[in-house]
Amino acid sequence: MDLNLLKRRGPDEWHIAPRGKMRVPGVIYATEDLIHDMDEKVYEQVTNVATLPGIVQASYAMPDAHWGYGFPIGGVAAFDPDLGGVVSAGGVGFDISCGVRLLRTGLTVEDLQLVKELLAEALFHRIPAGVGSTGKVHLDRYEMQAMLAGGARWAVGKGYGTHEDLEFIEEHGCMDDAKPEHVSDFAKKRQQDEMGTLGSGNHYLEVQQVVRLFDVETASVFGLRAGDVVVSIHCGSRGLGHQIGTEFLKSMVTTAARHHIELPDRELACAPINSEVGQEYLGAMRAAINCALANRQIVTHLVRQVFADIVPQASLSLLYDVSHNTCKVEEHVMDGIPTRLFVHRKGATRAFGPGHPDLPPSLRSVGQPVLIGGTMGTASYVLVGTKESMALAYGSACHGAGRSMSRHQALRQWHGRDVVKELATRGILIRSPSMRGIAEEAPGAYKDVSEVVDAADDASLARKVARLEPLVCVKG
DNA sequence: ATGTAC
Repeated sequence: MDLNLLKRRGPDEWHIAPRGKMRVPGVIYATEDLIHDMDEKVYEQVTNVATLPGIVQASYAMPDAHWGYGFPIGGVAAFDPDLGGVVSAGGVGFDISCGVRLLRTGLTVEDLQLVKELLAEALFHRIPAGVGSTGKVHLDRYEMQAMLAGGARWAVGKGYGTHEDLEFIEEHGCMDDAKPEHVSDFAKKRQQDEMGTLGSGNHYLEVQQVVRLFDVETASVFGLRAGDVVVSIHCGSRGLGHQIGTEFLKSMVTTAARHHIELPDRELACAPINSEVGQEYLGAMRAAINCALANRQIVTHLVRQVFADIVPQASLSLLYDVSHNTCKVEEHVMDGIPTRLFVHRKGATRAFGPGHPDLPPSLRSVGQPVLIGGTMGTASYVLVGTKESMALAYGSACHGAGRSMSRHQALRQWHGRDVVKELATRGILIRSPSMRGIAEEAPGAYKDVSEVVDAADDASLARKVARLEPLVCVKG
């Protein structure tokens, strides 16, 4: 990206002054190097989002931002319904409520020494991964309805995981105001055999070791010590979320003119929050959030079964589950006045600071765990929400490394088999149904996750707590 | 992300 397009406001904060039809400025959080390498499309998309009705404060991009559908991935934007604010399917993303959860295992790296290979095989065989993967959970119409209304709470009721888990999931495991009746029969049909599966793309299940602590005190509250083994699960709402996104995107395109919304880009299709389409989308999207929460809850149950078989002394407890593709109603202080906003986070993690009432009591004093997934060959990070973050981008941070290369480019540059071999020499075991997927997801196709995380930390979006490195990765 | 293009 051309640095001349931006005005530097701080070491990691860049502004785009409103011009043309922009209603608010654009703000990108990144280091100079990250900005330099960032796709020019991010600039274009951040400014496009700034033109949408009812947007408040600014159109934001996180340090991992890259080109997405309409909105950038790594984008955050909030809309005020009382100012004609909109909700946008492309502002949430197709994989609704895609997210990461992190489990402690009570094990150290030494405990896995002899069983790592066995564990990799067992996880690969027990947790379905890949395009169109299906699992052993099959939902009839009644159960589908219950799942879409109940989320992880429904899953726990069915015997997947524990009530204690629910406390450490956003929304306590169940998104209120989900409207399963606004999810099409086709979307439900696509999902009926896909519960408890990872899917494809950047989704994974990873066994990781804690290699470094940056904030020992917070790490201790999170129950993390150097040398600990943890498990990260990254997946979303599978076919159901994608189908909802596709269908509502279409209806938002066709109703835009009726709502007097001018779109600089068809991909920004949106509807007023206070409109029929807007309300139906919100209801369906919340049902998809529940689908993703239930999905990660079932995968967790499967992972626990595998660990119980292979390392019975393990005890898997949930640190936190956080989504990074959502639109949520939140109260934020605008010019000193608490205001109800519809916050879109697309490829951006919620990062609420200490004291936030939505956090579980045991974490409230330190802040929300912010889970940032790397690539299969690089580190992941645990951060914590900051007080400052709430006034920056509504308490949001980056969600991962962010792609720096298209899938197509990556396919030309790498062979999946070579990537797996190279990682094996570094003690990282990769298991995947798709060697093509591995090539597309090669670590080299991503930005440097440490640089991205440092930028988020420097900008006070969130603060670094622990660095994790992969041991075993089941890749979708 | 995705029954990997509409």
